[in-house]
Order: sequence, then C-alpha cells, then structure tokens
Amino acid sequence: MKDFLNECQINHYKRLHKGLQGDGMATIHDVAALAGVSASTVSRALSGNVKVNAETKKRVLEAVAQLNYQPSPLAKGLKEGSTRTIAVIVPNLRNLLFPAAISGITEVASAYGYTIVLCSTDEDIEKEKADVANLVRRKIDGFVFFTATQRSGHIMELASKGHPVVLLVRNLPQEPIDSVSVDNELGAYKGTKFLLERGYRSIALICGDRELVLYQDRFRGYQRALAEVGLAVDFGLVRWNVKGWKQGFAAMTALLKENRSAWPDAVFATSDPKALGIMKAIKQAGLSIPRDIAVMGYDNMELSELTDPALTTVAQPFHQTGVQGTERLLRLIQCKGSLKPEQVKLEPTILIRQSVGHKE
Amino acid sequence: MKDFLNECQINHYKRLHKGLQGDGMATIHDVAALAGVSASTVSRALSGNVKVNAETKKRVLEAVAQLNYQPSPLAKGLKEGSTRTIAVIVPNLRNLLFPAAISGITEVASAYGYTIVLCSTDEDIEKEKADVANLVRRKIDGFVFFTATQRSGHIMELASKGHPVVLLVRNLPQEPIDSVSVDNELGAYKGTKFLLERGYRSIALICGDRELVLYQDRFRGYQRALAEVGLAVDFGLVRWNVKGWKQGFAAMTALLKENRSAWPDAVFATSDPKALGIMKAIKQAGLSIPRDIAVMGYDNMELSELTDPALTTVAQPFHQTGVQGTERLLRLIQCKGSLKPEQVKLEPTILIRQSVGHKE
DNA sequence: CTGTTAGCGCTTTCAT
DNA sequence: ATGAAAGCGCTAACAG
Repeated sequence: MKDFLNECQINHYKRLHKGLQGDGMATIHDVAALAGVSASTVSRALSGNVKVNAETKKRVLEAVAQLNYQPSPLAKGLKEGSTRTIAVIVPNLRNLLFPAAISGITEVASAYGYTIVLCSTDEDIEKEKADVANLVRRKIDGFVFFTATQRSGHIMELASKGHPVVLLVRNLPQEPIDSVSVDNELGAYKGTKFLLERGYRSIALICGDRELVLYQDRFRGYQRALAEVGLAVDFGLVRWNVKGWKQGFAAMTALLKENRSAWPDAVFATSDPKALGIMKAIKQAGLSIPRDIAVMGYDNMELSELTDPALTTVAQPFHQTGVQGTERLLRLIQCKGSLKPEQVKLEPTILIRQSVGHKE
Repeated sequence: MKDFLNECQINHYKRLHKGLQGDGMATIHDVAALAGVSASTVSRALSGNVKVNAETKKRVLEAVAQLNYQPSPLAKGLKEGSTRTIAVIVPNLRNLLFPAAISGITEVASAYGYTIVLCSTDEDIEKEKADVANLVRRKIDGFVFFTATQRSGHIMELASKGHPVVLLVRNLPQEPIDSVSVDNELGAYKGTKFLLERGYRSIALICGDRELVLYQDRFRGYQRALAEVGLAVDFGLVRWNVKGWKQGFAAMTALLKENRSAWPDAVFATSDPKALGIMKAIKQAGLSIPRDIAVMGYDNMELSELTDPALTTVAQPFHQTGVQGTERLLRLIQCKGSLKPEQVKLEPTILIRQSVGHKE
C-alpha cells in the first residue's frame, strides 16, 4: 500500500470540549443536556420500543430538532452489531443489467431505511473475497451477490455463518441459498421456439461463459426447443465462452468463413452485445438481416431497439429481480437463520422487432 | 419507512464471553491475551507509529496471524473520526462514462487502502443531500461528485466545512473547489473544426441539459470553431436539453420535418446515445450517412464502434479522470484544508470512423 | 418512567 | 517499552 509524502503540515484540531464538537455534530448527550434528561432517555424516546413520558418525549424531540441531531451510525453499529446497510456485489458495471437491477434494490432498500454500498469486483474472485471480509467487519447486515459461479464457495460460507445472503441473476440451483433469477432455460426455450415457429431450422447458438449456470441453462432451453420439433443440437453451430460484442463479431465472422453449406439461417445470441457484434459480422459479409440470416438477442439493452434492423430479443425483468431479491434479503435480515432458502425464477418475455423475419 | 411484520421469532445470540465471540471475530483483546501483552501494545505494534520491542512485536504479529485478526473499522472510525473510505456520488449508472471513471477511482483508492462506497442519486438532489448527510455521519473521509450543477450549494457547503471534495466530469469553474474534468470547450471545438475541415458548413448541434456547465462549454467550443472560419451560429440548428437516444431521435426527426433547404449537412451530437438516435432518424428518413448528413458523436461509448456506419466521435479519458481525481482527493484528505483548489482539465481526442465523410 | 452503569473495539494520554 | 484508564457515541441491563 502506497503512502503520500507528508507534503503538508499536520494540523491539529482542537476539540472545543464544552459546547458543540469540532465537526459540529451533536451527540446524544448534547440532546440530553438540552432536554434536561439523561442520554438513555433520549435513546429510548428515539427508539420507540420503550415507554417514555409523552411530555419528556416532546422535549427530547424538540431538542433533537433544534440541534439537528442524527445518531452516529458508527457508534450504533459498534454497539448493536448491525448498521442497517446492505452490500451489493457486482462483477462490473458495464453491463446495463446491473444498473437496472440496482435501481430496484435501491428502491426497496431506501423504502425500509437501508443504505446500500456497492462493490464492483471486476470479476476478480480474490478481490471479491477481500471485499466481503471487509464488509463483514463493517457489520453489513446483508449481501446481494450478482457474481455467483461454481467457484463461489466463499458466498456459501458467508451464508452458512448466518449472514443473510441473496443471489441475484446468477444462481446456484443445487446449493441451499436464496436467489432471484430470471428463468434462463425458459428464456432460451422461448427464443428458440420463436425462431422455429418463424420457420428457421438451422439455428446457431452463440453462448457465454460455460461455467455460468445461467448460460448452461440457456443452452438447455435451446436444446429443449429443438428437441420438441425433433431436431438435435448441431454442435458445429454452438459456440461457447463468447463475451461482449467484439468476441461476438469474431465468432460470427469465423462461422461465416466455414463451409457455406453449414451456415445457419438464424443466430441466437445469449446477450445483446454479442448479437450486435454478430449483426455487424453478417452485414460486413454482405449478407442481409433477417433475409439471409436472422438474429435474436437476449437482454434487451437500452440500445438494442435502435440497431438496424431493430433487434428481436429476450427481455428480462431485471428491475423486478432487484426488488424481489431485496425484499427477500430484508426478510432474511429480520429472521436470521430461521427461513429456509427459496429460489425464485422470474419469467422472461420475447420482444419482437425486425431482426427476425419469416423464413421463406 | 415501512417495517416488516414480525413473522419470525426473535433469536437470542448468547455471547460466549470467554473465548471467541459469537460471530467468530477476534478482537484486539484476544490478540493481546494470546501474545501475553496488553491491548495497547497490540494497537501500537500494528500502527507502527510508536516504538515497540522487536521481540514482542513478533509475538503480536504471530497472534494476529493465528487469530486472523482484523481491526474493526467501526470501532476505529468511532475513535479516530475517519474510516479510510471515500464516497462516490453519481447521478446514475446508465451512462457508461461512470463505470469507466469509477474503475479509475477504484484503482487508486484500493492502491492506497481506501474503500469506496458508491451512491447513485438518480439525479434527485434531495436524495443526494440526504445521502451526503448520512455519509458525513458515517465519517467518510472524502467525496467524489459526478453530479455538480449550478444548484449544488450543498456540495460547496460540504467542502467549506472542511470535508475533502473533488468534482469529476461536471465542474463548477467559478467556484473555489477542486475538479478534474475533460475540456469540453476544447472537445466541441475540435469536433466542430474537424467537421469544418471535412468541408461541412451547415452543422447542427444537438446539445444536452442547458443547466450543465459541461454542455454550455461544448456550445462555446462549437461557436468558437465556427467563428474561426467566419461562421455565426445558426440558432435554428441548435437544440438544447436533448437527453438519451430517444430524444435524440425525436429532435432529429423534428429537424428533418422542417423546411428542406434549412437541413444541415452535418450533425454534432453532444453525446453518443443522442448520436445513435440521430443516425436512426436520418436512416429512417431514407437519407444516407455520411453522404447526405454526417454525424459526429461525443463520448465514445463501447458500442459506438459498431454502429452502421461506425460513429466518429470525441473520446474522453474518463478512466484517467477517475485516477487523477482520486489522487487529488487523497492528497486533500491528507492535508485537510491547507491546499488551494485546483481545476484540472484533461484533453479529449477525435476518434475518426465512418459517420463523417468528405463533403462534396 | 427514568437515571446510572457498563461496555461494544479501538486508540491514546498518562504513568511506570 | 509497556500497562492502566479514559473515552469515541450509543444502547441495554439494572436499579430505583
């Protein structure tokens, strides 16, 4: 850890020990003095859990207002071991699904008087572990993880130590832990089925990180839809571990370099950025969308609507995910340990636009 | 503030008062006991500021390692009035400039052992004030604001009370406060000049929130470039308060509805999302980019490269903004009050792609 | 109903 | 060089 040169004088802050403090923050004792009661009475008057004379309570409240007193979260946290704060751990902020879900989280958290702290881990699991340890020491009341993978042992450990934890978006179906995710199997099933109904038969799947349950599920949905019409997966048309638009572009470009007879008539991308890269690759090859090759996305990013042609995609209720996940988390916080895990799945929907047509 | 029904039993956590605590966190006293010294010695051994016998220090460090002791930030904060934490206040997370800058912030903050807490205000100034008050009570050491506007009196007040504050991206030039922003006048000047050099003469400006200094500056840069070649601003071609791609689309559509002879031959959008909406409007009108109308963006979002045609835009060093801003903030934290404000401007660059051609 | 006391975990005089 | 004691601001027994 680096340290700045001491380029400036250390400055001493003389506490004005009688009267208000240096930083102008009134303490519970200031309030007590002004109201002519003891600190504990102020505490009680404010907590509301304990009976206190209506008259004194009024005096206390006046003093509070006059001094603009706000209890110190630090002192409270130290004493009570809880800070009315929840932590949200995201892998990054570049994917707009996170902001969408976070807005749902913020919405309910602040309705219940909870503060949220946001940690972006950059997909670095070691950083994530360190961050979590730090947060635990800060007496964070609960955790929302967007980062669950097969290797998230530390998350399970955290939960098993009694810390309220909810997984969002990425879930761990075989683990006993709460989660709110969007049904990925169903989304991919719906999307693939839609393509099949439109007459496409040779459907490529450009898929993300094979380690994420989320993408495994999407693969299964794709497979199920194909199976329903008696089609087997053509593994020559499935690409794994494709991430972001550049890799989507590369994957599609590579696919188009192959034997023309093996070309798909539709491509299902498991995220919109991939879909955009794919569209660019198709256009760059001089082909037309959807006439030559149809493209279906997944995510419904804000900008997906303005691609040319507008992207048909699977939309997911991320905001709602944030809302329900946070409601669940707050409940867990209330009932430490006494609730059994619940894995909620929300339903995705198809957004029909122009990048998928009707095959012949 | 809502409150959950008490649907589950309150559970009592019996502290195992001799031995490790209920939550398994070792305290400084546990370390002291194990090392056979007093708590104050442990504190000193760990702080490093005070001399302590090499031999005892070694024992302390061993005990620390053995118990995996980590000091409580809450207790430390309560005692010292500082938490080695900085707050980052953003208006939203939808614009990718924020993640870009935040990654720079995180980078230097964690290099210096600082934790960051992120607050998204949704452009709600009252929420922002409340959040800031909350953060102050939490003994946050410094603040980074991405939200400065003319109405940000509370930010100036915060700074004048001695809290280290740095403004990022949006600055307040006439106020005595530190900031790191990208030179918006220069960026717009460069962009406009580029269009002029390519032969365009009738250049529309689709601009953002008129209240933000940032957009006022961009307007001035546009004006200066025009003036340099003897052109006056045609106010029929300037649109203010356009936000996001949908409004960009609407503004451009409206513009194209007007008298054809008044059409511009180029459009300069003060953000990439606007530019994308504008491109869609132009294409939808059956016109070609850049042949009929050239489009220039501002921001260089990740997806700007894959529009069709790829967007020529003004790129800004947001990551660098985050880095320099945070370095400055840490310096301010070190030297409370004794540094005079510095307003740093970083230089934007033009990214030449295909949406601007050569006129005639 | 209310004041007194103790203590959350840590740092920092003040003694020794 | 080290220990004892006080106190950061708050809440929760325990007495009255």
